[in-house]
Amino acid sequence: MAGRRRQAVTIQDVARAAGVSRAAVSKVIRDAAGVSPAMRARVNAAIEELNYRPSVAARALRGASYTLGLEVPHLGNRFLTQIVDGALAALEGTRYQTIIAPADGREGYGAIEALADRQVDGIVVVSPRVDASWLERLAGSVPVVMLGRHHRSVHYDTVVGDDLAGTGQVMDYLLGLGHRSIVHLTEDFAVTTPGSGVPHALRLQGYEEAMTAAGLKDRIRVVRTGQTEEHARATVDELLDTRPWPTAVFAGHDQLALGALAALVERDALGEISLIGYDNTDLAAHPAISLSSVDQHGTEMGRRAIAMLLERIAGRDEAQHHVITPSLTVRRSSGPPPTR
Amino acid sequence: MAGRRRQAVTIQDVARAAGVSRAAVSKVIRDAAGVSPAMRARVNAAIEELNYRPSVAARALRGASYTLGLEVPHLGNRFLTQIVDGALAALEGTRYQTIIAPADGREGYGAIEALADRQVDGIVVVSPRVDASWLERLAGSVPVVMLGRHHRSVHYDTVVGDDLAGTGQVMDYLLGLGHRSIVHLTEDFAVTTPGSGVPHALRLQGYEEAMTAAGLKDRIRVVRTGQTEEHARATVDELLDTRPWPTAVFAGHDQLALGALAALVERDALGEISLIGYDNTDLAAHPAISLSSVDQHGTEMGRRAIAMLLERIAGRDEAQHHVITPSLTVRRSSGPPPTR
DNA sequence: CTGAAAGCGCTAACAG
DNA sequence: CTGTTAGCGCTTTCAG
Repeated sequence: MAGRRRQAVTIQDVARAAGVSRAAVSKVIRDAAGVSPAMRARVNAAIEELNYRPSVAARALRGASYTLGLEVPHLGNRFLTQIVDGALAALEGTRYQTIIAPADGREGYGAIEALADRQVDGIVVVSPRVDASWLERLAGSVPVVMLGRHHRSVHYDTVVGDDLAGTGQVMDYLLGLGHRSIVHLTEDFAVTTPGSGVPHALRLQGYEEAMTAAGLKDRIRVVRTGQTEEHARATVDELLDTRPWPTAVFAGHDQLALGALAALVERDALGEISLIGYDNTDLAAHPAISLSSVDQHGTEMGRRAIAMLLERIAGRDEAQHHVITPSLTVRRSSGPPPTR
Repeated sequence: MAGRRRQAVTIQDVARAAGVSRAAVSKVIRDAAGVSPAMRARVNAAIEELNYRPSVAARALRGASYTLGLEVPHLGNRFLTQIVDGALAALEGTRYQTIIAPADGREGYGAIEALADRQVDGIVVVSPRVDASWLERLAGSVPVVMLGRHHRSVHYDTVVGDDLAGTGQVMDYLLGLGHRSIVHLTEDFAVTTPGSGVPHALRLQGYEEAMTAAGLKDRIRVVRTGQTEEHARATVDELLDTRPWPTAVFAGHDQLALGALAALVERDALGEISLIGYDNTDLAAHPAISLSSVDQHGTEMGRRAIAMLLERIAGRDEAQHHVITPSLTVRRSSGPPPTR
C-alpha cells in the first residue's frame, strides 16, 4: 500500500547505457580503484544522462549508509540550534549526511531506535534522559557519541561542558558582587540526581558547593520546576509571593531563565533580582532580554561530536571524552544586589 | 571502512529460533493475514527473546520504509518548531517515523535529495527557495507536500497560510489606528518576486494593495534586508538614522521583527513606532518582547501536511491544496501612532 | 582492467 | 495455514 512509483533508474540501467557491467558502475560511483579513465568517463556520462542516484537502502544493506543520525529532544530547545549548526558544519565536504530524529515522548529511545533501524553509520545522542547501560548496549552495535553526559562509558564517546566550572563562574561572579541570597532554579529530580552525570545534577552540585564554601550553607535554596518556560514562569511567580526575595536567581538553563525573566518583568522585580541562565542561547543577547548566561559553546560541541563519530567510523576503538570549558557572558539581567 | 559491527539478529535467526519459516515471521511482524495464533505467539516470543528489530533498509528495498522526511531550512527558525510539533503529533499512533533533514546551503535541494535517496515514503518540503518545476519532477516519484507555497501543482499537495488575509488584518489594524507611515520590512527579491507564490511575495503584495486602497500609494515604503535577526537589526537601525520616522513597521516574519525590535529598543523608539511581526513564534508572547504578530497556526500546518502525505501514500492521486486562515495577535509592541 | 556471481535482510507471490 | 522461491539495488570477491 505504500511506496510504489519508484521510477527508479538503477545501477543496471546505467550499466546498460554505458555498455559495461554493474560492477564497473559501482566502482565508479564509489571511486574505487581499477577503472580505466575511458570507462569512468563513459559511466559518468551515463549517470549524468540518466540522472541516476544510488539507493541508500540497497547500499546500507551491504555496507555503509553514509548517514549520521542526530537524536534530539524537543526542537523548541534553542541550545540545539547551536549543536546542529556545529554538526552540519563538521559534515561539510564529507560524503555523510545527517538526519535528525526528534525524541518522541519524554525520552529518546524511540527516536534512537528509529535511527539504528535505519542503519545509520553513527548516532549522536543529545537527550539527557536515556539510560546509560541501555546506551552502552546500543554502542556495541553502532558508534555512538553522547552529548552532555559526564558519565564515562567505555563503549561510547562523550562531549560535555565543564558544568562545575561554568557554575563556579556564575557563583564567583554573584558572590563577588555581594549576593548572599541566591536561589538555584532547576528541573525535577529525574534530571538532577547526584551521580547521574546529567549536567543539571552537576550544576546543582556546584551551586551547593559554592554556597557552602562561602559559608552560606543554610541559605541554599533549590527550587524545582518543569522543563518549559511556562513552568518556570509560574514557579518563580509563586516564589515572589513571599518575602524576603532572593537577590539572585541562577537558572539551570536559558529556557528556565526566560520563564523566570517573564515573572520578574511582570512583577517589575528585575531591578532587585539578578538573573543568570545557562546555554547563552541566541535570545539571551537580544537587547529586550539581555540575559547573563553561561556559554557552553554548543557549536563546538556539535562539531566535536561529529568529528569523534567520524573517527569511530574510521576505526578508532577506545572511548574518548571531550570536555569543553564554558564561559560566562554578563549582560544587563545581573548586577550587584540592591543596597538598602 | 564503515558500518561493521552489525551484531544483526535477522529475520532468519528469529525463524530458526521459533522453528518456522522466514515468511511466517515476516507475516507476523507485518500483521499480515494467514498466521495461526499459536505460531504468532511462538514468533513473538522469539522476537522478544532475541530482541529482533527489522532492518528498515532491507524493507525499503522491497516495499515501504515507513519513514516520512521533513526537509526544513535553518533550525534557528522558530516557526519550524510549530510545524514539527504538529507533524509529530499527527504521526502518533501510526507506524511511520519522521526524520528531519536540515537544508544544507541556501536551498534545500541537497537535503531533499538525501531524503529521496533514503527511500522515504513521502516528503514534506518547507524551504521556500526550491524551484517549482524541480519539485514537480520529484513529486513524480515520491509523494510530496509543500508547505507555504501558493503555487498550485498538479503533482504535489500544498498547505499554505492565507497571506493576503493575514496581511490584510495587519494593515486594517494599523490603518484603523491611524497609522499612515507604514514601512514593510522584508527579505531580498529572491523570495519576494511577484508571482513566485512565496508567502513573502504575497505579504508584500498585500501591503502594497492595502496602502494603495487607503490612498497612501506614495507612502509605500519597502525595506529589504537579509534573513537573519542581525541583518534586520542593522537595517532598521540605519532606517532610523533619517527623520521623519515611520510610525509603524510591519515585518515579514518574527525573526525580522525581533531584529527590528532590537534596533527600536536601543534607540528607545518603541514608544513612537509600532511593530508587527508574522508567525507568532513562542517568543512574541514573552513579556519582555510582547510582539504583535500574525499567527499562522504552524502546528495545524504541520499536522495537515502529514495527514495529506499519509493520504497520498494510501493512494490518493489528485493534488489537494489546503489554505489556513491566520489571525493577528495584538500585544504591546503596537498601538496608535504618537499624537503630535 | 573488466565482468560474472553470490549474497545483504526482507517481502510477496505461489504451492503445498 | 505454512513454507519455498524469487528477487529489490547494490557491493564484493573472484575469475578471466
